[in-house]
Amino acid sequence: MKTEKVKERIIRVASDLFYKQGFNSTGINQIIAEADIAIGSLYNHFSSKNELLQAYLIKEELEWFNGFEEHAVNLSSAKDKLLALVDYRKKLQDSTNFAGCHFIKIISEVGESNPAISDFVKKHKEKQKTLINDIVRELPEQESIDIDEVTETIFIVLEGALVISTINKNTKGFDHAKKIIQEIVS
Amino acid sequence: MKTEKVKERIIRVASDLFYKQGFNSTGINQIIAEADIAIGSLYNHFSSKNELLQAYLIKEELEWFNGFEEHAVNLSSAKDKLLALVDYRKKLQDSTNFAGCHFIKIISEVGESNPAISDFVKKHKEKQKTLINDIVRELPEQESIDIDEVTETIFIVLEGALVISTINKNTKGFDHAKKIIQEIVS
DNA sequence: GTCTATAAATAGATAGAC
DNA sequence: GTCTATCTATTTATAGAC
Repeated sequence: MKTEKVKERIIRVASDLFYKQGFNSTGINQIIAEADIAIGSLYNHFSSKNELLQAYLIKEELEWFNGFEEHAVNLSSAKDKLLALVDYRKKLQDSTNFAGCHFIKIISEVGESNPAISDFVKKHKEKQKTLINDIVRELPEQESIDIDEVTETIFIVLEGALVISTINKNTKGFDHAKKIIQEIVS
Repeated sequence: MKTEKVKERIIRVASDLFYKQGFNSTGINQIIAEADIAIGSLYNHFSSKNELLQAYLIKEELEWFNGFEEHAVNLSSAKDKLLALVDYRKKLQDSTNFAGCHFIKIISEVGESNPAISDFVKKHKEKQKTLINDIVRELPEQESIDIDEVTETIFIVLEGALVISTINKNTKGFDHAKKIIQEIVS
């Protein structure tokens, strides 16, 4: 592992705080304190707090997809991959103490006041749906299975399970989501 | 309609702003400006911004359940009521320009930093689930239908559809949710 | 490229007159 | 019960020394 550069440290510290406390509840002063740098250094690397927000979302998206690839690397069947997707999101929730989806969180905070951000989130969720769609296409051919319909169902159920998991601080929603998906792909 | 009192006007103005801009992005000064009152008057009715937040959530919960009752008042069959629930949430999204769920939004902002609020949201979602459960119990008896399982599925699908609707700014998710629920209860 | 000092605006909240 | 004036802290961001 190479040494973490200052810019990377800023993004890491800011990301943790944005995720755990919320974007608006995290001040520049707290970021520089926890990153142990001066404010002038921060503004040398990022021209505004909003630019830091964009770096945060780009990083989280990259880690999300890389994390899933790593999680599902040994699986060959489409069914196993879809169930692994449920497990992956469940695992993420467990390991973050049910802090929820980075992207839903930020949309809830900035809404339409920041079109660049809401656009990024929209595209991110489209990428997630495309990932599901690609796996569904690998399923063994069945009668009465519409690829796009099945994709949409799985996508909706996963988002629903995640939201409920975040509110209830447990993983029951994911267990039920797994049942639903199991019935669809069996 | 009786005259709106000052306290009611404060709650109404604050609610609109909290919902549209977010809680942290809405300042006391903006609230008093749009409510056309002095800051001293606000603090006469509410001892803190957090107290105003609680009044907001209580009001929105009341309106949510009253709104559904009104929306479904003429329906007698359980199936129609469940489909009306989808329509109701779809209608709410349409009429708010896809601003999303008040309760998911506030949880995303305050997270666990405000236990009273996250507790309120948790209980609110339990009430929504109980509403679904009560209707599912009225369904004509069928083999192979587990009331709690069906409740959980409908609950998850509705939450998922709403989140997706908020991100994509359309109602396609609800149309798909309706299909799923229709298959379950037919 | 990192630092300190500071600006300029706004935050939530209080005191006390009327 | 509503008002104005004000307090203190904090916000994001900039200037300029080193």
